[in-house]
Amino acid sequence: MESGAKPLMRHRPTILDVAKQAGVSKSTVSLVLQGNAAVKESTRVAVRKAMADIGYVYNRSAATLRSASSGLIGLVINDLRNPFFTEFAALFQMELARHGFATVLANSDEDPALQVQMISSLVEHGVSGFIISPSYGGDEEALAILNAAQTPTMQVFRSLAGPECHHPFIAPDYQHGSQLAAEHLFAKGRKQVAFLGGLEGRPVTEERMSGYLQVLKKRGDEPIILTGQATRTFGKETISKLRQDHPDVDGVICFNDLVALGVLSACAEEGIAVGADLKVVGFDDIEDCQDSYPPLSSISSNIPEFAKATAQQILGWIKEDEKPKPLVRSPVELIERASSR
Amino acid sequence: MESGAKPLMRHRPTILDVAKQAGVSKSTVSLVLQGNAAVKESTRVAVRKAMADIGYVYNRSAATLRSASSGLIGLVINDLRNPFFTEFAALFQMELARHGFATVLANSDEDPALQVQMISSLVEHGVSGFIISPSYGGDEEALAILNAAQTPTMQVFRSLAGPECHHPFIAPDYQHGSQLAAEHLFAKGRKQVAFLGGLEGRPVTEERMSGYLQVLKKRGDEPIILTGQATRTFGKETISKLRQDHPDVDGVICFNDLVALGVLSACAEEGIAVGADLKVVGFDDIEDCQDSYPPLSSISSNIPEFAKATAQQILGWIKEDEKPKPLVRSPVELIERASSR
DNA sequence: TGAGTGAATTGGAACGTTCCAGTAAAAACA
DNA sequence: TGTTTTTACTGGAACGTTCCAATTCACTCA
Repeated sequence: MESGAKPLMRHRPTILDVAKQAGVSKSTVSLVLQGNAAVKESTRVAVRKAMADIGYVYNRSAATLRSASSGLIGLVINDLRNPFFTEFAALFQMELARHGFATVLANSDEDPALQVQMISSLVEHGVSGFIISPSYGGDEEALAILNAAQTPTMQVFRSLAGPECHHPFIAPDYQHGSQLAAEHLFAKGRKQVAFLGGLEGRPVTEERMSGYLQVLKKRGDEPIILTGQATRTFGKETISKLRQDHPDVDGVICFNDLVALGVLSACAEEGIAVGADLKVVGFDDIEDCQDSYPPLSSISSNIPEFAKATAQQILGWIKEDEKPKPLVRSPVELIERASSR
Repeated sequence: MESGAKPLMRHRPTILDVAKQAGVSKSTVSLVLQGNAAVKESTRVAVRKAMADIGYVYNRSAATLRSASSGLIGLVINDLRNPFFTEFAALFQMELARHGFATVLANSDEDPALQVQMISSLVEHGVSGFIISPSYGGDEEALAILNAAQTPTMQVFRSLAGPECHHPFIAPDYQHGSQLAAEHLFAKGRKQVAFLGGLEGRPVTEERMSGYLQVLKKRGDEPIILTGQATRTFGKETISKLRQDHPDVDGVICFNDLVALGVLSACAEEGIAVGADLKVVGFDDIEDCQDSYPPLSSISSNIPEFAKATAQQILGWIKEDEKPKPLVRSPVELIERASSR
């Protein structure tokens, strides 16, 4: 029972309103929205103008429902508080935005149960693709959901384990990285090099250790390894224990930069001259490495490139249906700074 | 013209399939999904079982289209690489997830143009709420979009400027923070205290400076201020300049922890004894403060509490239509560590 | 027994897009 | 000139939910 013309409309304008305003059909408006080339330039302009005039906002939910593609990518990260992952997340998000995709972020916080919850939620939201750096544990359940969703899924940095896991995996060549680090330290005249940090038994730890082990084996040396949490605190607390048990250690490779920065800070405290008495190399080359004292040598995975490559691969998969290679190892590089010079 | 029963269905199951399986109507299934109390326990169980049996996945796009509520919250952050913001983002995301909301993340990277693009994209996705820590500049355009969207919007840490800006603003009490820092340093016997870092003319800088200025004024001292980027590098490069121009400075308040950590690292390099020769206090109390050398005193905004409070306020606004107070200053606290002890 | 009540369930109409098959007009060709 | 091809556009039917008004059913009570 609408009485007369209402100057103010109650609902958000839809393509129907735009169509009326521009004097075309809703289908034409839809074509304009999709950038279809079959639309004459003049009508395209008219439609765009009509949109601007009435303040039209595209409703993606409707589009998603109809077209079954959401323009959303789910990013599940095991530890968002680690600057390494944050940097990746930020760069990845920006690269996606450049291609018109939005990023839904989820921090699984190393908790498998939370991880399952996050993945389910993202599936419900109809994400067009998944990037996941998994938390360890509960792999089967996570995989079951991911497989059922039939959504393009890529694993980064870490990989879920299981016979049902066919999702492409892209990660820096950690093994080569630790090999570089070990060779570098010995080239600098080190006699005894230890490896510090990383939880035992985890794939990443194994990989980051393997290059080191390889080099030591070739030299006929006994490896010195102290595993543990990949945190600053671990690095800080463990260095004295290391020096006590192995007083001749003059070189350290750390599982990641956080551990290495912890070591640096402990050395500053105890008056150990990093770079001279003890040379230190970290892993990941996070921003802090440049400004620590002394600046920290690190194995860089070139995160900007890595993030960009990952974004392009998932987009290629989604848009052109080009499934990425099952396993890619991206190159790493030793960034030499004062801590090992 | 379906011929016989198909054992495998081509499409994802919908509530209709669930309804058939459970022997109820789609409406009942919908009620179960919404947790409506009017559904008998026995049917609720039956429906849940049917869902599990056929592998039903909720389609939020459809729900969003119909109900105009997406369960998505947009989080727009000016600099995701700053660990302070990252910590907030991670905690905020987890708190939301606990209430069934997903977080769409966008890094505006201090770029107003990017910020506008991000906000538009989020509006299209129908986010039910916005949390924004704005990049400076281009405020009018961003505000225009936000206002047009009529979506609950809260500003955190920073605020957009403009007569059209009525969005609630919640931020730590920075002024009180710098006052605490200044009082603390003088209580520790400091004679000359300087303020370091923060871009000139920005509201956050003004606020983080004002408590310091206030204390100096009361003492009748001349303020010593060096503004600039809020980065480690700035802190590192500026400390020597400061000591040169003002050799008697024995206390420093830094715009944020990054600047302070830069200072610490420069002091380590130059052999200045932090804690004795020079006492340093930072701002934000990021995780790194605990493990730096020496551990860094800092003004804590209690980010876990802050993130939780923000999440609850935006949810309250969305669910119960309780608009938060226009301006909230959350309490801050001085965390005293060795750098000022 | 019949009316009245409340609890539990239901079918149909939305929501705003995209997709599809089709049409009208213009252009190209024989 | 008539036929085909091409170009630009169109109307209706989906997509999978939620919402609403309506209906059924089992009770209670006079």
